[in-house]
Amino acid sequence: MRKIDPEVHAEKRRQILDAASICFAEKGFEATRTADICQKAGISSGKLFHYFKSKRDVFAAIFAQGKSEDTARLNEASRAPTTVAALVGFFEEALSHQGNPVLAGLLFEAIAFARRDAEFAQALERDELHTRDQLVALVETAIAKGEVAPGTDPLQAADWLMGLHDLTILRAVWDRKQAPGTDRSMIETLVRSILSASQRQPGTSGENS
Amino acid sequence: MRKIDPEVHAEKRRQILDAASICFAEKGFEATRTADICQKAGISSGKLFHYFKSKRDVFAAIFAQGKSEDTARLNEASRAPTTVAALVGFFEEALSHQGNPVLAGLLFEAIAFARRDAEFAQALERDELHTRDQLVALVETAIAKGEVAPGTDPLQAADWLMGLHDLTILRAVWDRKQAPGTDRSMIETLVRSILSASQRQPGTSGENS
DNA sequence: GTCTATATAGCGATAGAC
DNA sequence: GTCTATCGCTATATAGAC
Repeated sequence: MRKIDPEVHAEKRRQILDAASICFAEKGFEATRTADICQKAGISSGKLFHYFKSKRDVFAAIFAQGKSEDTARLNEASRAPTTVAALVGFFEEALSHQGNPVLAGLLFEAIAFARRDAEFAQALERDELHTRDQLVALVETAIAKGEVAPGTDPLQAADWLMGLHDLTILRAVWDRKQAPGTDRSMIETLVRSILSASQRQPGTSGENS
Repeated sequence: MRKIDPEVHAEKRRQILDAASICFAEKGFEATRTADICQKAGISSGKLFHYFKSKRDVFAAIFAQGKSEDTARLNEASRAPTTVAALVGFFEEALSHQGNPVLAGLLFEAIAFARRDAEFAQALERDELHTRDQLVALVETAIAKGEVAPGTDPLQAADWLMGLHDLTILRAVWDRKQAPGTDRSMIETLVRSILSASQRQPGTSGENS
């Protein structure tokens, strides 16, 4: 005989967010109508605006539910015996996300939305910087272990590794033409190339902020 | 005493498209108001709809004005003495586009729009396939010249090279964190890595489609 | 707490004067 | 050919019944 079960409330919220995720991933923020979300969630308009104060609020809530699994996976990698191999594994994992159109679509639309909403952009960037810092730490570990050359610039390596990560996931959004068979070995080659090419160069500006 | 100068007409069209390009690149298709375009172009609403039948029409016209300069640049590359070096040069050129927010933004919004408009998506894909075919031909030339290994799969290499190209331009859209000093050498390393890693593998499925 | 009905506002596109 | 005024529509968000 409880008054308002907080679990029921959270569950309902999640249910709405799941429906909204699919809509936003497919059609983007502005093209998605709140009516679309309500229909997919099987609720009425009034209910949606009871749980969320605006459409923007729904969108933001999808991404606010915390740290992505990337964080956990990269933490695992930091404890692996061979750091570089664990790093390669992390990127190969990203390949499997390619098959998930909702996840890839959401990531794309998040970037699109961030271009128009400064507050959201800031939150997104905070997450990205966190991931980058984890990568920097991993590269430093690999250097300490002697797995990669001592002159490697961890920041530059991390930047390009993040680029590779984005590319791997996002290409699924606008292009399905990748040969799936040989991708894993290509990913491994590229990860290792980025690591070995990120040399701190004495003449050039290896350090900038 | 000419009736309607076709050049004046074309010039006016271009003027509208230039203004529209900036708006679309900044805010995307749906968030851009026709009023925004009119204001930026210094015209009235009636005029816009005299030259274009709809907002979608304006957007499509921006990209319909033909083959990108990429086509011409890749054609040049096919006549260069060292094919691989020319290829590297093509990708280094893409780095300079990074500084052009309108170009990068337009490319991003084109992809976003293509996700919702099948006809536009088809046109965009046609252009992409053309670029990819050019890259395939270049890789084949390089193989014939003995610049890259004979067992290289031109299609796989071209796919990943296009990915690198997209990444180079699009990262400017959501991320400004790349270390500019050492990018050129990184690009070269990655181009060469992709070429050498695209080996037709006997066991795995090197050919699909 | 939930749903139905609707207020409000802003957009794309047009009609018609000049 | 161009501009002004405005129509018709659709979408978000709310108010009030149950």
